[in-house]
Parts: sequence; C-alpha cells; structure tokens
Amino acid sequence: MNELNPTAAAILGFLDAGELSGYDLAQAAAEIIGDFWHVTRSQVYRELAQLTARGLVEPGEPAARARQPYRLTDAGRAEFSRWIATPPPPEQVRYPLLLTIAFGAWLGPDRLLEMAAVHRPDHERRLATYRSYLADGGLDHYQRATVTFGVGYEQAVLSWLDQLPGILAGAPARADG
Amino acid sequence: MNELNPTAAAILGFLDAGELSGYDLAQAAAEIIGDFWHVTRSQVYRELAQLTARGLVEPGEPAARARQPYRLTDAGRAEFSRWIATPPPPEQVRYPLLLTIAFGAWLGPDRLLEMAAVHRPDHERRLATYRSYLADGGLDHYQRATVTFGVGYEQAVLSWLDQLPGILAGAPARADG
DNA sequence: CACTAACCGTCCACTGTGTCATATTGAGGT
DNA sequence: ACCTCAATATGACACAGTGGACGGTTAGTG
Repeated sequence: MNELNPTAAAILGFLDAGELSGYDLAQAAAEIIGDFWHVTRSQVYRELAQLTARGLVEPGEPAARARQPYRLTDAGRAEFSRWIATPPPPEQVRYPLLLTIAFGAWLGPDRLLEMAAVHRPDHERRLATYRSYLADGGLDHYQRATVTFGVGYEQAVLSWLDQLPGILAGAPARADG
Repeated sequence: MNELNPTAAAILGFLDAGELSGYDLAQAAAEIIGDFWHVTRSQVYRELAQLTARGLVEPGEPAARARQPYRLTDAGRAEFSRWIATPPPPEQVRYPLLLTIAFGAWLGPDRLLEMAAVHRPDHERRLATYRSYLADGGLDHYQRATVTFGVGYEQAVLSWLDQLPGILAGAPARADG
C-alpha cells in the first residue's frame, strides 16, 4: 500500500473526530493546521476520492446543500496510525520576498525596504493572535506546541524586518534598472 | 503577457550574469536561493522550454556532454525587471513535524520529542553555516539580508525545540494507539 | 415571499516535487 | 590501451499542491 501524503493523513486525522464533509475538512485544515500546512478545497476533494478508492474513508448519509460527509474506516484509522508513527521530513520555507531581495540590486535598498514593510502588519497580527491563544489558555499541550512555534517564528521575522534597514543601508543598485 | 512565476524569474535573474545550462541553473538555484525557494532540475528544464517559447531566453552554442547553455534576450531582461518590481506574495511554511505534533495525542509526548530531536542537528548545522557566511564577510548587502533571515529563523527553531519538552510534559496520549 | 450570503462541490490550468531512464565524458587505476 | 566509476547533462512522467471560476443549494433576514 502506498505511503499517505501529509494532506491525506491530515484528512484522516480530522475524520477521526467524527463525520465531516469536504467543505468542513477544508475549513478545519485552514483553521487548525493552515499556518504550517496549506490545504485547498480542490485538494481535499481529490484526496477524499482517492481515500475512498483505497477504502480508508467511506461516504456517510448525504445531507442538506448537497453536503456529503465522510467517515473513517477501520483501515483508515490503521493507516493513519501507521502514518503518524513515521518520522516527518524536514520543513520547507518558501519566501518570495527573499527571492526579490536576492536579486535586490535591480531595485536598490529603498524599494526593497518598502516591499518588506508591507508584510509587517500581517506578521504582527499573527503574532498577536498566537499570543492571545496562549494567554487564553484554551489549548491542549499539542496545540500549545504548534502555536509556540508560530510565536517564535513571527518574532524572528519581525526582528529580521527591524534589522533590514541597517543591513541594506548603502547597498548599491544596478546602474541601468 | 502572462506573469512570470518565481522560478522562471529566478532563472532569468541568474542568466543575467551570463550563459548557463539547465544543470548550472539548478545548481545555482540550490546554492544561492535553495533555502527559501526550492527549484528542481525537472522544473528548470520545463521553465527553460517555456521561456524559450516566449522568447525571453534563447539557446546558445551546444557544448561538451550535450550541455545546452541559454542566454537572456532583451525581452527576457525587460520581463525580469517587470517581475522584480512587483510586490512579492507572503511566505509559506510547510512543516510536517508540526502536523505530526498537531495530531500528537496518537503518539504521546515521548515519541514526539524523539522525532523532533532528530531534526536538531540539521538546524544547528545550517545556523553555523549562515553564521560563518556572515563572519567571513564575503557577502554583499543583499546576500547578508537573506542570510540574516536564515540565522533568525534557525535560532527560532532551535529555541522552540528547547522549549518543546517543557510544553509537552504531561501531555495525555490516546488510550488506544 | 424574495434576496442575499454562506455553503458545498467540481473543474481546469498551471506550478512544484520526486523518480527513473539515458547518454556523454573525465579521471583514475591496471 | 582499456575499463570502470562518478559527475555532468537532459528529459519523461506521475503525482502533489495552488488558485480561480463556476454552478447549484439552502438558511436566514427583511
């Protein structure tokens, strides 16, 4: 049997809590794991189809609004528990702003700093959200672990944004442009 | 004309420095931007084909080992300079370990901490590398900016790994497993 | 009752990832 | 001179991930 991909695994993980539709699953994923594992609706439906074909998931009773819930099968539960016991691969960061900076000589420091500054409010907002989660105390140990990563990450980004003007000060721009 | 994707843009950016083959480009990408923008060989060849079709790049003289270098056209240079002036989208972090932790109740804290510990040496190594880059002083302003991000990021990850045992201590595991 | 907003699924085109196949050549050993 | 291995080089292919657009459905509100 083929290895589960992380998205498929997450779907199984969510379904363990009860029947959910594709739409529900996409929302749950966005809310709960969205900050470190993006899942789009399209992908959820595709994975549900494959998981159904593999017998790891089965459709429940169709409900209002063409809503089609799915539930975990025993095979699905077994497969998930196999998946979660396998060591996760390293993380990936995909940061287009850094790409722009890497070729930053085309723009020069001033334009670059403007571009960077645009992202700051997002990071501040997310940091505040994570901190309020931790302060409100409604999280279990595992959620606290992931949210704590978020806090550290956003702090790192913000502190880097603070340093940027100093680092780029006096950087030469290309003659042409 | 369609918007360039970041990978295509990076290829144009590298070619600005001179003729390079697909293989060269993949290597340059891995070395210079690989930590925040992954590019695989397959993708490089596909993008080169598309960029050629769009007239942004053109093949140079074939050389030894079936090596096929490419060079930037004027249209390519213009397109790149348009791309780099457009504000970059937000970054994405894809962190499978956090996914495992989010469903960590299936494993319990001890297994989770082992899995997390496995990644520590990688982060330590990368942090050391980045720091030596900065210390050696061979970087221009723009490279220093990206490498400084790397330092902050790796520090954040390591500090989070330090906190993990405390956060997960006493976390309940599922009864079954 | 009519309208609107949220709900729900699907499709499609494209980008990104990983593996496999294949061919060429340089370096080193015998 | 011959052989072999590793590095160089391209490409095919399948699958995973992304994002937008579209078209129905229904709950709730006025």
